[in-house]
Amino acid sequence: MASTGGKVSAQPEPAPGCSIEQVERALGILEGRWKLLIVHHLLVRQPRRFSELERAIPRVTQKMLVQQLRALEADGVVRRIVFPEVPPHVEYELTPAGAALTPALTALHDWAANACPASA
Amino acid sequence: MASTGGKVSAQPEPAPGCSIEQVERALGILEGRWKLLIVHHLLVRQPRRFSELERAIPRVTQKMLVQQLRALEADGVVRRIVFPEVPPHVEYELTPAGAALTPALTALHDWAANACPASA
DNA sequence: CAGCATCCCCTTAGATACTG
DNA sequence: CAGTATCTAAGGGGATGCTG
Repeated sequence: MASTGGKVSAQPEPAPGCSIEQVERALGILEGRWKLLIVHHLLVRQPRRFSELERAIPRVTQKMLVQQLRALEADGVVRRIVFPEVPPHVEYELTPAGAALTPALTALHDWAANACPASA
Repeated sequence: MASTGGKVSAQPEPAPGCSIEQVERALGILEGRWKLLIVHHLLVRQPRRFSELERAIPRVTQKMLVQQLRALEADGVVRRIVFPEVPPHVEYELTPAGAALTPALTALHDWAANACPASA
């Protein structure tokens, strides 16, 4: 519904309580301290093995990484590919829905680099 | 559509490991169940009184709203304007940094409406 | 390698009551 | 109206150890 009001300046009422529900659901999916970071790293390079993600996000614990990854998988953002080998080999990649987060992540990244108050 | 370009395909290297720090800081600022929702509502209409925000986000408690608002204020995303009157009158508006979140919010909103798996 | 299980702590967030 | 104060329950998240 980004097209409803077009711009988001000082319009009277572009969209009061319309798709707030959707936004909330989307935020719910992306909620969590590591989710966006995981998606970010998968956007940077895909697919990634579990241990690669672990290394990419040093401060995350295995437990959290597994947990958030499962949540993202359950929400259809990430796909888990298991290679039936020994030793175990698992790769993660984004679903089309996950890849569609690119503009959002890019915009966020842009904000972080340019407008974010903590970018100093 | 997203204002960022709409290229969702296979980007080789949007941003390797460069400003991950910045992204993390930005995510930290926006972290929390209500922050993005608050910013969203302020983007829709500005300024807003405390009670307006309360009504716009029914499931938030006063405590949480105050808390998240303060955090956003401390992070330079939101500005708090107090009118020295009786009864008390406080308005909230976005700082330029906060307003700069528009593209990100729009992209997120777009994702929520179109690509988010839970948008069905 | 990729995970699961367990223990435990500390923060978060909800409800409620009170105030300038 | 716009908060503050307090109490409490829930669970997020860390550390460690074990397994297929």
